[in-house]
Amino acid sequence: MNPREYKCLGRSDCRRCEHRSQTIFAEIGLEDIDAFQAPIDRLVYEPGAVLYHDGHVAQAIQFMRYGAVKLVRFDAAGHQRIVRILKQGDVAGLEAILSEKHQHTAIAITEVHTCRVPMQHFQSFLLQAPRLQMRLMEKFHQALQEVDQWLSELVSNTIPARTRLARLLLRLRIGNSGDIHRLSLADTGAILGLTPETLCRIQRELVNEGVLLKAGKGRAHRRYQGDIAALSMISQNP
Amino acid sequence: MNPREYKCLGRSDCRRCEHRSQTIFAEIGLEDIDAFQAPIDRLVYEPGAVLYHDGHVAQAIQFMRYGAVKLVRFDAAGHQRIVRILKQGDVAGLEAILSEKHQHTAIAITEVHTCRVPMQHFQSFLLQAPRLQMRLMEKFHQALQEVDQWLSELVSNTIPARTRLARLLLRLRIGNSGDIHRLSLADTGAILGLTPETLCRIQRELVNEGVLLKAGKGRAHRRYQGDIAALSMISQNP
DNA sequence: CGTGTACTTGAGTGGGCTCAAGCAGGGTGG
DNA sequence: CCACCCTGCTTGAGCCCACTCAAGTACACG
Repeated sequence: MNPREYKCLGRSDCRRCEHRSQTIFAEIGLEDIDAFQAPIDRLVYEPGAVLYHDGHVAQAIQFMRYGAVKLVRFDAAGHQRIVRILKQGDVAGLEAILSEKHQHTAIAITEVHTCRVPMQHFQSFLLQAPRLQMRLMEKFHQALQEVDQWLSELVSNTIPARTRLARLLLRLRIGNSGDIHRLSLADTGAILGLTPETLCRIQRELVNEGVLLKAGKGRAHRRYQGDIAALSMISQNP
Repeated sequence: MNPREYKCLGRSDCRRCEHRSQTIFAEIGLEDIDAFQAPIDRLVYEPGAVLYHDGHVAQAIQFMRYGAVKLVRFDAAGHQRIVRILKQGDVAGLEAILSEKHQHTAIAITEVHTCRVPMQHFQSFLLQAPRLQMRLMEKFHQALQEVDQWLSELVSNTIPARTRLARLLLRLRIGNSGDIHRLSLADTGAILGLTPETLCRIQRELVNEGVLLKAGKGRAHRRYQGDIAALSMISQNP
């Protein structure tokens, strides 16, 4: 990790953490966490910052407190392919628990807040806490479900690009509102397997039809306001 | 599960199992397995038989002893999409451990042999055996790795179909020989997101170029003999 | 206010789809 | 053992969606 790419806000106090119920530590007693005695730091990343690199030995795992991270792989030609998106509650570096080295590069899309736990400490804690293992297994399970859905709904060449984009947009909704995270064209393309030009044209269509409305200024607040009902219609088009 | 679709060979004797070192029970002591006392049956499926259906409540998990199984999802139009292929050593029904219901339909591609463990027994055993949890986590990890590779190498629209087919064929090698499992055109298409017609044309090219040679008679023995070096070249073409 | 990155727009091409037939081969039943 | 049938494969013609290449534009950030 490049020191210039993140800021450290100092040690976390897990006892006062308002997110603990959403983490894998949810069912672990406070006394056990105290006994853990790991140096857990709170980090902040800027958009575009790298949390870890493909192929590097994993030094730590990080709990997503806020923001969105893309997990990417690069092909021989250097083109990126996004295989997953991490959001609040997910675990960055999960796969490295069982494989030593990272298998993707993790890049912040928005501003990102995490809690970093050194791998050594986490590994030893893991051996002592069966409930923690179950929670981790659930995280793996969630990740599998997400990738399965990507495969079955998002990346089929045989489904029109417009339909697939609608499905992706519905997955990028913020809560239950009509607000939708607006990724860069390149990122959207790296998910759907389309070129930026094609996406630009399709999105222009949707804007012209009134289905999408550009909103939010600045790279930290890019978003669409979307007509969810209309997008749902489009997403069901075979 | 439809009773007509599989044959039961009777109870397994785990103590004499020649595959135990490859299963998730590898590090579990024999005395623990004896104490387990689960009714574990050995099953055989014909090609095309269904191991379990999407959406059904999981009754059991099954350990793959032999053969290949496709995990498929069906879209609204009824078209299948293959999200994973299970081989010897994999666990069928893995995801249902954490979600009650199955999330794919599992269909035998070749003749398939499994050991079936009722879900109830397995769940209770799981709570008592931390090492078993770690082994299961490894299975989840393997599944994630496979799907990640599918996403990054196999399904990109921007990569020519010929290249992607070569990559898939290399993944379907039998051991280290030049022999390659020959899936149906429809199945290959359900993996790569291509139509059978397109695949037929590309495969004809490869046969004409001497890269592939059709071999094996009967649905149980379909295979290609492939020129691995040539396929590797083609698979690297961006 | 300058600079760079990301987005936009156009014209032209081509890869893979669609639709429509014909073919093979192996499994089934007589 | 043979004939049938049915599924899966093959081949062709034509089209269309999305890619490529090439400019030009807007916007965000310093």
